[in-house]
Amino acid sequence: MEENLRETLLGGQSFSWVEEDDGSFSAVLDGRVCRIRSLSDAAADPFLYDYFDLGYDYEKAREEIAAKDGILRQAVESTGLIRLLHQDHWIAAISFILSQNNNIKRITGLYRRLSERYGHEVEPGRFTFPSPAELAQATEEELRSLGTGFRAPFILDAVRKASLLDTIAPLPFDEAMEALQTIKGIGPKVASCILIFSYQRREGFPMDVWMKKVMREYYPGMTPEYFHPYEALSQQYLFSWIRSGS
DNA sequence: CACCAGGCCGTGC
DNA sequence: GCACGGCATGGT
Repeated sequence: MEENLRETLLGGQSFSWVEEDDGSFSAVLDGRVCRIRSLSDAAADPFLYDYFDLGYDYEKAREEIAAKDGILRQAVESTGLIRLLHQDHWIAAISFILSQNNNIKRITGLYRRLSERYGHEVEPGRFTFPSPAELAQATEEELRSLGTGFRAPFILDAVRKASLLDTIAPLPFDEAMEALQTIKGIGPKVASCILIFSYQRREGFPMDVWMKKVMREYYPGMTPEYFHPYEALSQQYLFSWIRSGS
């Protein structure tokens, strides 16, 4: 099955990537502009190899998910192959704080404006995402003026508690969830996204408005445990499927 | 005008 | 513990 890079990069896991006119994708990561046309471009780059989780067998996981039931088979076959990205903790934390009660297009715009205002330029017009120290220069008023709205104080709380992100990795899943939720603006859904998309915790199952609809309509009375051991990847396939019109 | 978007916070019970 | 209203902004 063919790789669906567009869904992996632009489907709500990350807000770092843009699609170029020539069909390639680019993002400022690791202090430089990364440009990708296909995954073969990433295989020889140690940072991107890890970022795209190339050591994991997504083809096998995809087949096992498809074999689970008819809904998952539809979701998997209509989407192509998608991966779970391994992103930076800080970038993921702020990205998903921005995501609450928001849509992917607007989240991407806010991410870019934060980068342009508080990050630094590595190529003309291309800016890094600001570090905690760089974002610490922001005031709540400035953040609101960029369009972050009620999320502005949450961003500042994350800045103050940024070092917490370095303590999460060794924790059991439930403790990691609780620890992340000590940052304002991080609840269960945002915490699970951060754990999946930057700590590679595949047992996460973010319940946003789309997934509540999936569970209500197709898995009534069931819990994410049903999808074990592919909770996160199953969720991502179902999310893509329902959002594209099921 | 209404309602929605990868929800969460504060309050009240 | 659970239910509820409020919340910035831009799109439909």
